[in-house]
Amino acid sequence: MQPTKAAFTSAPDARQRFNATLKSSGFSTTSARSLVFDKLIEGPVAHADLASMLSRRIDRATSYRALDLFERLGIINRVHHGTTPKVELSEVFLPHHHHATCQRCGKVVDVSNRPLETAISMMAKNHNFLAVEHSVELTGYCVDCH
Amino acid sequence: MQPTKAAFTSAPDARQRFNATLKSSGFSTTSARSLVFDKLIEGPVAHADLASMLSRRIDRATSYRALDLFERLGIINRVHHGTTPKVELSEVFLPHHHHATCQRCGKVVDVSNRPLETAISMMAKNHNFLAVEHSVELTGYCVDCH
DNA sequence: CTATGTGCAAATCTTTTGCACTGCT
DNA sequence: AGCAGTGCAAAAGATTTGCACATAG
Repeated sequence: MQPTKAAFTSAPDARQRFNATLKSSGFSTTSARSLVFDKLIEGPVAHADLASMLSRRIDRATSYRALDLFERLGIINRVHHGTTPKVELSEVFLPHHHHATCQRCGKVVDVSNRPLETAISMMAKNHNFLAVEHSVELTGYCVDCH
Repeated sequence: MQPTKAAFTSAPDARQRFNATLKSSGFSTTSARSLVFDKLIEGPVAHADLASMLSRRIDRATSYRALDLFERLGIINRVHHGTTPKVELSEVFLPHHHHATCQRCGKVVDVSNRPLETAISMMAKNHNFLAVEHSVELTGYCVDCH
């Protein structure tokens, strides 16, 4: 039920990048924001889940505000598995990848492959669309649940 | 601001398929469900928007219940542009495609291309994932907003 | 006629906001 | 002092549920 762990160059590295991103935009690295960031390192989360998991330590409103800020600063991206809006760290922190969600056990595995990226940019070009971002979500069965 | 229109073989055709899908699972084609279906034909909608657009004709709860049912029957898929969960008719009704959302004007254009589909299935295979469905969402600028 | 479907009202959950207080700088 | 950040409580919005009545088949 856990997503595959984030593949940082190193954990403190990510942390440092996080601090730097905040500082360079004039925001401070508060303990609340750090708590949220820590949760995000674990993988994609629904807004509400994140807020409730942290609710003993910080106020729900603070969680939401942190997510808003993080999104504006490009620290996180919105991703969606199924019906709930979720967020995960953006490509600055995670290598570019996509998600495959298992219908049976719910596990989310990160997937990626080069030809896919090429195909996407060609498709965008064909349609005369200037693609800035993209996301690909697979649904099906993981190795264990085949 | 409107999505490109659905490309049915013909409109009554879609309607008929809709009726058939319901009937074959033992559900009836009620006027409420038809209203919801009609809305869906116009393109991707957020649950809440759909509910409120129809709220003069049918109860919100009924809209949500119809969406639940439609999803269980595979009549709709969940799609996401930006932050809000949306739904649109599934591939049985619409040709398989993906979405490109313009960041400036908000227009949603349908995109598709064969190599992309191939790349996706190859990627799934590489990762030993049995892909049942997938969705691709692009964000960027449409022809008019380049 | 009988099960299914719907409306209504209330409950629940999620997200947003205003305001006052805390803590930096 | 002055402003960013937070908690708290209330408001607003979205979704779900129980129950009694309406309706399709």
